[in-house]
Amino acid sequence: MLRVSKLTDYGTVILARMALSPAATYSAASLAQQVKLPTSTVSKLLKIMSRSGLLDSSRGKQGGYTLAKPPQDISLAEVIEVLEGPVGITQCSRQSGLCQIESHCAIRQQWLGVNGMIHKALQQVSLETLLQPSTSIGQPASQEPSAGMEPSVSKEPVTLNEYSSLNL
Amino acid sequence: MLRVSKLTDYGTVILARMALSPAATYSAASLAQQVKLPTSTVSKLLKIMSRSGLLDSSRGKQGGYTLAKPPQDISLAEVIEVLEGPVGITQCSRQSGLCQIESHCAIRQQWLGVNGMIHKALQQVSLETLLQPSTSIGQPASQEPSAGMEPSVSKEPVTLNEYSSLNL
DNA sequence: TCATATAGGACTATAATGGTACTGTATAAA
DNA sequence: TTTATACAGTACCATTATAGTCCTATATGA
Repeated sequence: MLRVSKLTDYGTVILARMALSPAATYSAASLAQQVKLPTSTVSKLLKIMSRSGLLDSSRGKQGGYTLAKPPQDISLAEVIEVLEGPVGITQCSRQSGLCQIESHCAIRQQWLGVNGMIHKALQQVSLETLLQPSTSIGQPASQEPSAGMEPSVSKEPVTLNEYSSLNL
Repeated sequence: MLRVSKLTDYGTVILARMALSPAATYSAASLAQQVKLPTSTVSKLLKIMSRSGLLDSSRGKQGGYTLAKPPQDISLAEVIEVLEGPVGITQCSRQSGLCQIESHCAIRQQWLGVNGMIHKALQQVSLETLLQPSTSIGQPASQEPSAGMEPSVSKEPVTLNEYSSLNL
């Protein structure tokens, strides 16, 4: 139904919490307490994200998890891919050969294009972006951006408000 | 897993087929044959889309389904909403009160913003857009009249290629 | 050593999805 | 009026995906 899984959602909540102190080490238990989710669930997510390189981990006393990269370098696209596989708006966007009508589908390529658009959008929202207090997405920005401008990619922090002015 | 359901996908395939002759009336059986999908499945989809106003229907001999609006006025967002409910990238984007941490979630508003971005993107892709032969979203244009899956591009009015230049 | 904390699976219950079948109703044409 | 056609509505079930939990193993610092 065109949505990320609840666990992915939780994953972003956890990462956003960690991004508040990007260099700190967090145990699964303490994080669970902070985001008010069951420890078992938080632990499961942390393990997956650690395994895939999004987090560093250390065992034993004083152990825990740390962001492997600065918050501005971790995108929603990356988190989603780690927790639920490649972003694919249609089945054939993720893997070809599964859909029975793929070979004569008139609009597969166009769906792939839509997929690319969404993926690109998710790539440009970072953990840092998530923590911005701005909320007025979808409302016209005060300043009209120049048409066809190239957005800053991961170099400059981009707020969601800026996206709302991109006419998408 | 951030994807539309297979049935939604099929729905767009059916609608795109109908959009080739926007004023024509199609029976479920004939459409099923044309898009090479089971009649029962196609019929199910047509009924849903008809009930929700996307299609007009008539019974009896010579009956069938017709697009209720011109192809350029039917967007992917509309089709998705008809077939799987409101676009909600997170659970709380569709309906509030379901997520246990909603009340103290630090990033809910930002997810709502992402949701709005995606929704807006889907609103701007119409059936007409889907039928454009352009395919290489996010890639440089090239011209090719191939029948295969190689990217081909035209300079038609509103193509997905143009979206790919919208910085999303 | 021992308490702590992660690593890696296994497991179960629930929900969503995909696909099909069946009964009912309206309509055009013979 | 009869009949074949085609949509309307809904129920059903098999499969898959998701969410959540639990258990054992391993590493580490005090």
